[in-house]
Amino acid sequence: MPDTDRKTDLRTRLIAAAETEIAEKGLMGLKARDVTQRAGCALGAIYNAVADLDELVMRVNSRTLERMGAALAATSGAEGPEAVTLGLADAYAVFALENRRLWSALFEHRLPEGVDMPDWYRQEHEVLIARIMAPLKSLRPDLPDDEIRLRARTLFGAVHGVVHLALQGRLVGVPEPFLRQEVAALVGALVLGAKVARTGKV
Amino acid sequence: MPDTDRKTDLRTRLIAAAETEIAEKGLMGLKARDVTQRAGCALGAIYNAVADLDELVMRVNSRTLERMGAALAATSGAEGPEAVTLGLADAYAVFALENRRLWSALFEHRLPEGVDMPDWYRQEHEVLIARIMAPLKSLRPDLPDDEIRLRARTLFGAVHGVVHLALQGRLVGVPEPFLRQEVAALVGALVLGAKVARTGKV
DNA sequence: ACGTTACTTGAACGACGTTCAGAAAAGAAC
DNA sequence: GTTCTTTTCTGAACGTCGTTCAAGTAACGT
Repeated sequence: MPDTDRKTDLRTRLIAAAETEIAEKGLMGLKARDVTQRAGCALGAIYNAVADLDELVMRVNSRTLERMGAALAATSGAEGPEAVTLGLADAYAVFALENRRLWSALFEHRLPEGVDMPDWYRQEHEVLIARIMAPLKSLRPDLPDDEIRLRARTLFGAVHGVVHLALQGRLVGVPEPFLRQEVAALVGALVLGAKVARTGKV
Repeated sequence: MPDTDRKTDLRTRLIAAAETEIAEKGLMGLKARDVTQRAGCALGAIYNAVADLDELVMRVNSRTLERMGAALAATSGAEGPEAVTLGLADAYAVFALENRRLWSALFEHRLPEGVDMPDWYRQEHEVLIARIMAPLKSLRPDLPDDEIRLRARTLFGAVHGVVHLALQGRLVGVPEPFLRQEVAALVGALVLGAKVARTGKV
């Protein structure tokens, strides 16, 4: 297959179009007809580039995850595990605030029941966990890696939950202006908890 | 309006039908035609009982919230604020595990952008927060109510986030068998953090 | 019994994601 | 350049969905 760029080109254009559509109208506002019009191709062309709209969303989410990873990496002015963990959580909150709709799409998107995420998609999420594991490992060098991973997931879940609730003002939302300081308080308490659990003192 | 029961009856039947539909097939599997068939009425009858499908979902969610409130209330074998808080979080995790789809519907449901939740719906959520505020208030009697409410929301968000991630195995999920103990660890650390912040020692 | 109001019905509508037969373009072979 | 083959592209058409509405039916007041 020589000219493989044409197919890839259209794919790239479609993903970019879907990305700006989601950024402007939210995941629910993403329509096949709008995306193809923005990408400058026919309606059916989607299904040459990609299996269906779900995959298109996952490609967009993949890009968002990549940008988020870069944003988290940019915080590594490391002055100790507590500060690193706090920095990661804060960067997560800031990224969510600055990329509301694309960030929301990461979690609002659901594939039909029964079918589960492709591996390439799942793996991209593991990178996030690895980044959290590192500082936790220095906080709790006594724990095995499996348990560190579990704690990293819990920490991520907790921070994500607070940010998630704040950003949609829905249910019981943390008021947005306080979000960063609440995240900081949350992470501070968790890090403190980890230290006390190991050393037995504050 | 004399015979107001007929209208209410249909409403009740529709909400019940929608509830079992969601419990069986998930929120995404809820279809107007299936609900009306199960409720034994015509397709258009939905719009006599309720404004649209979104309201029907909110009515179901309202019932779920009520049941969750009852489940949380059933844990009040109070032996101190730490135990109460832990009991609430654990009951939340257990309720989510035992009511997966209905619990998921509480958070997966989104109304179209711009329109926001009716007040009767929003208020039902505040009850949850009030329940969390009580034990926090005894842990930190030095804080004003506003700040207690903020902490309660953060605590709720954190616990919810961990449970949410675990239950859909999606992204980075806490393995389900460990969920309850991870929630316990999370709440333990947060409660410890609260105590240390006030007393200055462990 | 009749008129009026309220409810109920299901065919029809428009929007959506997806498909597919045919058109168009690109590549290979001469 | 011409022809044949293969790949890509197109947009009308299909099935499903939530929602509407004119027509039908039941309930109530007098």
